[in-house]
Amino acid sequence: MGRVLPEQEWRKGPWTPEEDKLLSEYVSLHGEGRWSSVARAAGLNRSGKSCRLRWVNYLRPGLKRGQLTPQEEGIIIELHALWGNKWSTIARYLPGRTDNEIKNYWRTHFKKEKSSQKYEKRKQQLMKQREKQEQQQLEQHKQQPQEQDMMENILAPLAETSTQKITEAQARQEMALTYPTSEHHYLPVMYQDHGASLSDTVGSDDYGLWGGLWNLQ
DNA sequence: AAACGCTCCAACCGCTTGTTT
DNA sequence: GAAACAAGCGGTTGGAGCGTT
Repeated sequence: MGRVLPEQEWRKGPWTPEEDKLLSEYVSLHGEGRWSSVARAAGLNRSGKSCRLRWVNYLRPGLKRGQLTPQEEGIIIELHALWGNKWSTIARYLPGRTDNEIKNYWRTHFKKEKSSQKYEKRKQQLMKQREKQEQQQLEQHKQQPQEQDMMENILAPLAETSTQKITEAQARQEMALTYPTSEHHYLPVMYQDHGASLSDTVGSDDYGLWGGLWNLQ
């Protein structure tokens, strides 16, 4: 490993289109990682940290632009209730969104006392919806005993922990035990193709939004 | 028209954790 | 095992843009 380069005056502040182009071209050719060498090799007078941040938050392919949808907002609320300020963890469940984006959104919308009332209200809606869903699932379960294992191993433990914080490790462990393959993630229903349009869910009663996370794929 | 407040967002900072030598 | 470094994370800051007064 290369050692001790003298402190260098890195460029700071907003990125120029030229810098973006250099970084994008370099990363698409050589891949991510080794950010400090990326900075040098790409001819950028930027710190590795700055390069990584620019790539992750702005240049990386597949990033979504624009406002978060109500579904995404619901997921953020729910995951924040579970994990607190684990922004990068939360971001993993929102494809195309960055931790920075989520963090900014949270601070703007829910951090302030005034807004936290909105948060609490939505959280309560969410809980009610989930109770309702679980009730429905239990009834289905009576008719479909083969789903018993899933109910016992996944939904019940999650339900028990819904009012207290659980760790990501615990949640992942639950999922890993039941769904050992990589295809099965603890993923909000919004990413499933069930044919419902946005307008179907964003109605006068937006209950439909809040149960999404508890649907498993 | 100017001042002000608010939201959004890019970017930096400091710290922690993981990896390499 | 220790030290140095890289990468990642959460907190914070500052500026642009916009609406309101």
